[in-house]
Amino acid sequence: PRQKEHGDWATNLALVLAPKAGQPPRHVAEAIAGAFPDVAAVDGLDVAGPGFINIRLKSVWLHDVLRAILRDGPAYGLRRGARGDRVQVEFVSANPTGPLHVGTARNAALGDAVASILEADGYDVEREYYWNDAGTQMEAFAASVEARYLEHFGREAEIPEGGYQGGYVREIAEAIAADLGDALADAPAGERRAAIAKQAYDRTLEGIRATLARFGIRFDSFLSARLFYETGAIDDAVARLREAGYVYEEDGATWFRSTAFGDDKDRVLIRRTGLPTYFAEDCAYVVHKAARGYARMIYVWGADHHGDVKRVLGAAEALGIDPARVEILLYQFVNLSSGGAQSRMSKRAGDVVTLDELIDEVGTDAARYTLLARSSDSTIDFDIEAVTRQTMDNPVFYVQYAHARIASLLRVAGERGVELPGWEDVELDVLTDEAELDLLRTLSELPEIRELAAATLAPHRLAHYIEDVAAVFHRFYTECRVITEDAERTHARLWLSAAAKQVIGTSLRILGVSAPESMERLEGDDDTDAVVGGDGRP
RNA sequence: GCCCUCGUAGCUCAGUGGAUAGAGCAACGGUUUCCUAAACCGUGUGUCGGAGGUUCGAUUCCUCCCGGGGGCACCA
Repeated sequence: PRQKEHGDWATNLALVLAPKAGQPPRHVAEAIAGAFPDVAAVDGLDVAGPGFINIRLKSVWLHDVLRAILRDGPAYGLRRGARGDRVQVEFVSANPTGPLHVGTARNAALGDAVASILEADGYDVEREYYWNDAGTQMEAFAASVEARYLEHFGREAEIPEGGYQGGYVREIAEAIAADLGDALADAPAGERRAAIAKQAYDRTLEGIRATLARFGIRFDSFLSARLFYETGAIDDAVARLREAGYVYEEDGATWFRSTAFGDDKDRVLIRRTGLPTYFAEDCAYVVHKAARGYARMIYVWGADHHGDVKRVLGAAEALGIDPARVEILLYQFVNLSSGGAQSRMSKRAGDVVTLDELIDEVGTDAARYTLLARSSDSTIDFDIEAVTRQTMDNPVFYVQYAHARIASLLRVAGERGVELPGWEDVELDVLTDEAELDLLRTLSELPEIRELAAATLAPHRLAHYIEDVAAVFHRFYTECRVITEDAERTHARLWLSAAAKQVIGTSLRILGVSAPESMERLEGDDDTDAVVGGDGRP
């Protein structure tokens, strides 16, 4: 027999007796006793099908689970202390050439949730944003803003080939014009470009930081790519690769032999022009990360970067860094449409749906939850209008409502003067209804879910799990009246509810979604103006 | 052409070497003297894209094919 994958808190064990399926129940029971000598107490046992047996463990196990949740609170299910390793999660890292858009929203939500899950798993996590502010894209951006600035003052100017056409470029230019006037319009070209580049850069950074704050994301560090140029780190990295024997010169450029690591072709490190490529920055960056001593270095990349994986892992190995320390989490794109019309997500092309606009439409909670509720391997394909229209159908509200409902329940108990003994002293044997046991069983799955989510860097596991918890709680709430004349039962059910609140609340916070203490009732049938209480977000 | 990823209910998506493959939305019906009805209960549909293979057992692993998305720069 094999035990289905379950942790110590397992309450339903499914046994598979494959080779000899037709054994009589008595024989099966003996087999179980032999296989699980530690499991002395078995509430029920039935033969579910050929070779399959369900065992229900004594509810006393479930009571231990409840007590563990109440004792450990948010930490329940964590491997505290077992893993003190430092982990860096590098995410967002969008070029400061415009506002964050919906594609980077997925990166932001995913990276932050993964970081939180690992924190919850006992790691020492640092969140980093890499500003790629040294490349040709920045120059093109500056040139574009400059052109709009000149246009504003009636000068002849055109956005260069490959420049940025988005409306926000004009907004930035207008803002610069409003603050500085036309002083730069007649300045020498080089001076003007430098001044405008700095202005445009600073304003974009400020905007991105503001958007991230609105989205509930805080980074521990922002690292500028300029650092690598100023310290010679890129040259050092190339030199180390050369020493290792993976560098050669061809066609006037300097190449990394990434084919030695399974890449399709070798990659240029230093261009014919003498300028390093972005990949060379990557090499310097991975050295920088490794030198800071992270046990795990996690990159969060969009699917368009999947082709870069082998070269970066190869470079790490060539640089003497164990590639097992480097993990690259890829996520598929978010395809946006609005009323059926596709929206493009290229900053250069313009026509962008920004993260700020998304937050305006659906709010941070719904946006983050929606972006996290699906596997990162799966393309998210939604119509903005539909998401807005279905806001009240979003599972995030279902889960938040369960949390608010429990909070309300506990408040009412307090108002009615219910005197609650400590959870250690509560008589839990009164929890015997199927709805109560269901809730206990579901709550007991938390450690397993967290472990799985952490091991696979998959926040959506947690999202689906708390939908289950919410559903089971709602059923329990409907079927079992909590506050009654029966003091013993009231106490047990209140503590059970408190545990459910703990599990939901902690999980929501890991996902970066607020866990409201109250949600206002909906007025009438209008589904467009609902108000979420607690954090007061519309 | 090569590489990555997805294809599961009308729609949006979970699941994954084991049991009768699940949830939300959408449809229809029911539930509130009572702790928040944003809730609960009931009614159902699946060639798990297709074909082979491995296995006692495949939706899950392998191969091929078809279809969607993304890559294959001296861009980032």
